Amino acid sequence: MNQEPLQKPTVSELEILRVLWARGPSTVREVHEELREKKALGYTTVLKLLQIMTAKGTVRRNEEQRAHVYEACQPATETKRQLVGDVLQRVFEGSASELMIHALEGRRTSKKELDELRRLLDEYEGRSR
Amino acid sequence: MNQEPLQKPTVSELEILRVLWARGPSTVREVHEELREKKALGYTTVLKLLQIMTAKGTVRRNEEQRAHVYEACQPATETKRQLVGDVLQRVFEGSASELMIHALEGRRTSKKELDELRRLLDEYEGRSR
DNA sequence: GGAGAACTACGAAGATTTTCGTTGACAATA
DNA sequence: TATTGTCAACGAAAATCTTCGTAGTTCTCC
Repeated sequence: MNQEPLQKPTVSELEILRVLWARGPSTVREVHEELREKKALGYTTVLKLLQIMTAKGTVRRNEEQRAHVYEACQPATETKRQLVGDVLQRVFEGSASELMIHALEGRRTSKKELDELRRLLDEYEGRSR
Repeated sequence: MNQEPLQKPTVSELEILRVLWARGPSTVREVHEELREKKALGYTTVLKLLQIMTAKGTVRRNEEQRAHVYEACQPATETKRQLVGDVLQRVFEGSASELMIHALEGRRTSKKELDELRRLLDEYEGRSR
């Protein structure tokens, strides 16, 4: 019933994952309070989502306490890679440069970030050789 | 009824947009034949999608011929920017470097593409000053 | 001018996602 | 221990997205 790691999170699921990534293992209440700052959402909505995600194997939970504690199964990095990889394929036919062009366009990017990007390229090149 | 440019295309709609971007203005039949190479899809499914997209203002059509000719309203670049911008916000909190890291990870990127990426950064920096 | 092919329009079934209300269990406390 | 608050489970409504069948129109060509 539990398929392996890959099941792309839906939009709502991602919102929850982001909270779990930022906070670490959390109860429904904690996730709910965090999310509520951005968006009106009922408590049971968050609970249901977490239950669905548990069924899908996206998160797991510790039931030792009455308030179950949820955490992501995959490290954030893995899921992010998957999400960006998906866009890379579906929108840019796998071209990282194309992705980059459109990510930079229509957006102010600081000198600092540009330097950081250059550093990444150097690092990547050094590593993969 | 027609909202302004912004209405994020769904997954299926994007598939169709990609065909329109590649082929330019096309009839339902043309889009269908093109898509069919990748995926089994009924003719009327494509037609329906295009009708929905017309209603949303994603595409417009020329009805002069019996077989209407559809084309994207927005240039590909605009829609791509929107799509990547969406991921940038929802997944990476707006950080282009984070996006980049995960785009490069778990993927072989050629020297050529890395150089192209550097060129893009220089170009962007030059332009935005 | 009638048969068949090519099209559009429409409605609707199915699948997936999002959102909650209700119920019943458990816990803290007055 | 009766009341009130917290929690998980469940079912299901509502919203979206995907897919296609059917019907009716127009065109082609024998």
